[in-house]
Amino acid sequence: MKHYNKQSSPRNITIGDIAKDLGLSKTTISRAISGKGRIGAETKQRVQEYILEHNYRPNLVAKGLAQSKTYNIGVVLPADANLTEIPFFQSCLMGICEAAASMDYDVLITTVTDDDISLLKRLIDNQKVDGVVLTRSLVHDLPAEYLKEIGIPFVLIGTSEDEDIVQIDSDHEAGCCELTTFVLKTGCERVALLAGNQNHMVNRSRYQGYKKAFLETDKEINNDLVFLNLNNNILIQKAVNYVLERGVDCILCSDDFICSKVITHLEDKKIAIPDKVKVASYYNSNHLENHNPPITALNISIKELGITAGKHLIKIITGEPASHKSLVNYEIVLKKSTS
Amino acid sequence: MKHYNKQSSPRNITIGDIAKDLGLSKTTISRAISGKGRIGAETKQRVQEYILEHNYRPNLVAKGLAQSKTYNIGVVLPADANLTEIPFFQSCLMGICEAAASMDYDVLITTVTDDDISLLKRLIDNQKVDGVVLTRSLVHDLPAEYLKEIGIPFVLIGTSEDEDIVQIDSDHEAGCCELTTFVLKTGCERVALLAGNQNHMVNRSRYQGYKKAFLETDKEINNDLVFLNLNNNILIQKAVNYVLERGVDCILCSDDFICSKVITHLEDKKIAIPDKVKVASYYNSNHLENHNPPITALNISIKELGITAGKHLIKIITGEPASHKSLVNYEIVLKKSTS
DNA sequence: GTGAAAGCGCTAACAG
DNA sequence: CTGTTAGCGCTTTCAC
Repeated sequence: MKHYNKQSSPRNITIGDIAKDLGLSKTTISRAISGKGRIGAETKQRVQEYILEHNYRPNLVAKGLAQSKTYNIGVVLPADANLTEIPFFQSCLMGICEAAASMDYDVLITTVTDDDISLLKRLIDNQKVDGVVLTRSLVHDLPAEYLKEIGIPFVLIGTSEDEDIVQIDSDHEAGCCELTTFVLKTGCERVALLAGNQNHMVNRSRYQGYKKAFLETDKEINNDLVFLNLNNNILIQKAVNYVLERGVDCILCSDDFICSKVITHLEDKKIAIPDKVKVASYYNSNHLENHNPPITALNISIKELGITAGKHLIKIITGEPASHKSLVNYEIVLKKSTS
Repeated sequence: MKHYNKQSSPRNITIGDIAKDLGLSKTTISRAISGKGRIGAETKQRVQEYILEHNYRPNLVAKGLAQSKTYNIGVVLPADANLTEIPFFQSCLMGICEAAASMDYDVLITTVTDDDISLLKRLIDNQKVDGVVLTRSLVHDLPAEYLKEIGIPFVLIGTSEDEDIVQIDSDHEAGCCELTTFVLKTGCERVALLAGNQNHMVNRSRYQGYKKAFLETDKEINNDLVFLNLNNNILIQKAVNYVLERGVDCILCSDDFICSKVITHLEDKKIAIPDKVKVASYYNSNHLENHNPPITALNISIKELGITAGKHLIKIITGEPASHKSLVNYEIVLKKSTS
């Protein structure tokens, strides 16, 4: 049994203590710290030395109360169990943390499900954050709608059709188009798309990119080889069987999860990649990297996405202008699976 | 370009507003809300109705300032890039969030590396949290040492030799021992251990469990088949080759990462699992679940670990007694890879 | 250039 | 049972 007591450690030094010690007023100390307002160079110097020497740390909670700020940003993570497996959100988070720390903000997290945003509401109601970053966008996006309505600063990692929303994303459509085009140009005629939940904006964008590639290369789209909303392994397996029956040169997967399942099924059926059928993924991850043969995929610096989002949000919070939409780079990594 | 302004929304209603409206004092309102102190049933009723009707939400920051509390707990995540791939920390986090939300706390996160805990220090210095949960334990654990020294409440998800530290973990040693014993009893004579960084407490415990199984079953430990600190793929590959040369019936892997590499190498060498060599992992994950054949492994509810840790920490913060060490269950999932 | 005083929204003695 | 008063630690007018 243990019982800690925070008070046991010596009370933290305050601005008042400094004022007393230095024979100055609290106001002056405050000014020396913030740099705001007129203050004598020498006085400022003295205060700063004192602070350094005594290792003074301002109480951000008090500062926040006085300024109606928290110096916290909230990050909303999806609580869906199966998404826990995706490292995407963790990488995002790392990026956001990095950005926040560099601008002296802290990161508070909360979770939502597709139809329950009560925890997010609680966070806002409790006035614990100055702004929010959303890490996923749905077609009908409850969190975004809610945040927009109450008018709190927020950014979206992902894409939305709502022009009012500040968005950070990679250009999925362009990337998928480019990758698809590459495949088409290597001579593949029958190119399948196995895509996930079309309720997720990102999967819609990928589908758009796929279609665009056919348009731009003047080829007929293989509509009988397109499968959307492949939300579970059984559907994926069925889709794989379908496209194999109908003759397919290359299978494009909208994400790494689908791709890893596809690969497994192909292996089970002893269908060689890329000899019998080529495979590529619109989203890379370590799931695929460990695979043999290596899988061609679209690569995005997810952490960069998080960093950009964090910086953007804090800019908005502090009233600086921020662009409506910003894109981070992607790259196509060609591997043996499409050669 | 956008420019949000939080102030544009009507200022939040305060305890003072309620007091004025109801012709009461702020104290009374405070009491009606907190339930502390004597207060008339009827008055309490009136206040609560008012609150409901006007959707009043107390400002936790102000409350915190008055009580020297933040109602936040900090979660320390390792920033090492390769760890981002491990869903462990995200699952932990989900559990901690769940526990925190249920006790009206919020979760603030920060990151550390093996030798840099400056971000954790910043979090503490800024007085943003009432306590901290550590999600990994090293043999020489900087965060734990730091937190102990400054005397802030914290719990460790993992195991430490320091009796003063409140620990939440599954019984790795027992689990690994059990799994190893099972393998030994299926008739395997030459049982290898391929283990990771011995700087991580968890890997030490696993090694202990492995050794214990031999002791308890009165078998000679296969020291020539034990490889520790397999921190990268090359080392793992070498180890696999070694044990194959020396003759091995079963390869035990200390975690899913090592195991997935081992499997890949075996596949490359066309060595059939379990026919030529059996394989099992001391730590399960989706990396392994998708594999064919399915891999025998130790299963832990990581989210449960997080929930327990969160609840424990908050208990400690609020001064309730909490057990020094609590274990969450594990289970051995037997699959085809050891049959 | 510096300080006094009020206030951010809430809690916590202490009275009555 | 309820109100008064004084803070929590910092910012911010407004004087001097």
